[in-house]
Amino acid sequence: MIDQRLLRTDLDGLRTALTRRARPAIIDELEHAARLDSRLRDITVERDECRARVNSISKEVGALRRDGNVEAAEKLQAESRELGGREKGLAAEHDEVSAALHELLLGIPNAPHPDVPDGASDADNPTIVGPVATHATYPAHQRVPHWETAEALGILDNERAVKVSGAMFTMQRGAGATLARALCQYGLDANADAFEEIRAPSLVSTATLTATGQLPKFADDAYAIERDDLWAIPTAEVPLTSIYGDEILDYDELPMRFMAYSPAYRREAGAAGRDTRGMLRAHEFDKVEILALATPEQAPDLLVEMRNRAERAIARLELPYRVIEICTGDLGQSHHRSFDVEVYAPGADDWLEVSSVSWFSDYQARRANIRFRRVDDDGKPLKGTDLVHTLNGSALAVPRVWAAIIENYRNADGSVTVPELLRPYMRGLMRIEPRSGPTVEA
RNA sequence: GGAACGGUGGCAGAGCGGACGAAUGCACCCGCCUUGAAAGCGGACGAGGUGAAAGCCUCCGAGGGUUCGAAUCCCUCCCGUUCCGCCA
Repeated sequence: MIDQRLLRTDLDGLRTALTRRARPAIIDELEHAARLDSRLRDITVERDECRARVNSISKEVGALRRDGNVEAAEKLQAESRELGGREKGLAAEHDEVSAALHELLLGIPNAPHPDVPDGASDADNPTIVGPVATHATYPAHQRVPHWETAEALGILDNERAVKVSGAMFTMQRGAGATLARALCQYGLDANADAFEEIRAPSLVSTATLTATGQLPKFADDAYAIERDDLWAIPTAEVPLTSIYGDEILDYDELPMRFMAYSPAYRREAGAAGRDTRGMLRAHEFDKVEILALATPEQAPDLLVEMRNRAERAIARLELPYRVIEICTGDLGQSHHRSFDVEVYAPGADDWLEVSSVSWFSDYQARRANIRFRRVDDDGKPLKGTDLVHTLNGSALAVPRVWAAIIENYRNADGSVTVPELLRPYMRGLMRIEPRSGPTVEA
């Protein structure tokens, strides 16, 4: 959520920043919010004056009754009753305007960081790092889509996944299942030097899903368990961000760093019929997420560090990749600045997004109410609190890396070499051969 | 799922219709004392909104109600603890 105070202290600045997102409707909402805020303030002042009067009368009544002056007390009570009626009306109006404003504010996206490049859509995202791989540079035996290779090897059985759960669910078998789990373990191990591992709930409350920005605007993208008022998480970012919700952190605890493996559930409401084959897009997938709570001063360096970690995880698997920066027109609702890591899949002939690392400034922290207390030069806590900044990124998104490995490591005979780094996680398996069943090398 | 008891400041815990944003203890912070520390003594000590400031307003799980006035009384909901049931 954007800072409500800015609506009156720096509306022009907000307007300028949000205009860069290239969506005029946002500006209309912003102007509307500013008008509501101004009205709310007038009503609040009037209501509070009313309340102050009632409070002071009540004190007087108490004093008068103790002194036995019943007559004077009753006279004041009558006045207070009248004021009370007026207060009630004003309070109702206040609540109404306040709720409308809050609703509006929840839908207004974060302001992009000044360094975010301008652009209208994902076509304008500049490439920061990486070669330009082309289909033609790959030998024919690598230009086979992973779903064909994997099905032939018996390690992917989406047909039966569909039987069990429906379209856009996947199922890995044998070495394919082991590979998926190995990638999780690899992703965690690669970040264990600096991040605390968390095993968080995968079902969360409405408040928790609102804190990170998925609700209320993107309710259609999430799986809801209505009977129990719970939601299936679309990423571990959701529970991790809210761990310290409604808390005030000590300065020297920051930055706090967490990592988690979790399943991720997405309805993919707008994507029906897209990427339906193989492992490119599914309603449920595994992911390792890294996340930090930081001071505003720490955030920029952390963004770089986390981006490097995401990049290195792919680089060490020796997969062709590139890093792109997300331009203003493609920046997510809650994002202040973002980078994506994409891996090249020669079979699908496509760049697959395998990580998105983002800085949210205080946008999520305001919704989740995560604050910290600054300290002076001697380390003494100062009065007042500030909102933390949140950052997170996928350390490793399993299915697309899985797909990229199957395609990039495919041999001419149709087998797939296991990347060396992953062998310890796969009981030493060096090659996935066309057979299902046990995955221990003879 | 059934029953009982609870939800108050960083923690523990009083308060049960008026002087309560809230006793007291612990923790934390600032002084004094001390070579240093501990102990002791004195002081400060929740968060948010609004205002130049004084001040004013809000918050005792959430929402409603009663009252001139609610942490305190009533209703609804949520959450927790314990016991029983069930269960990996």
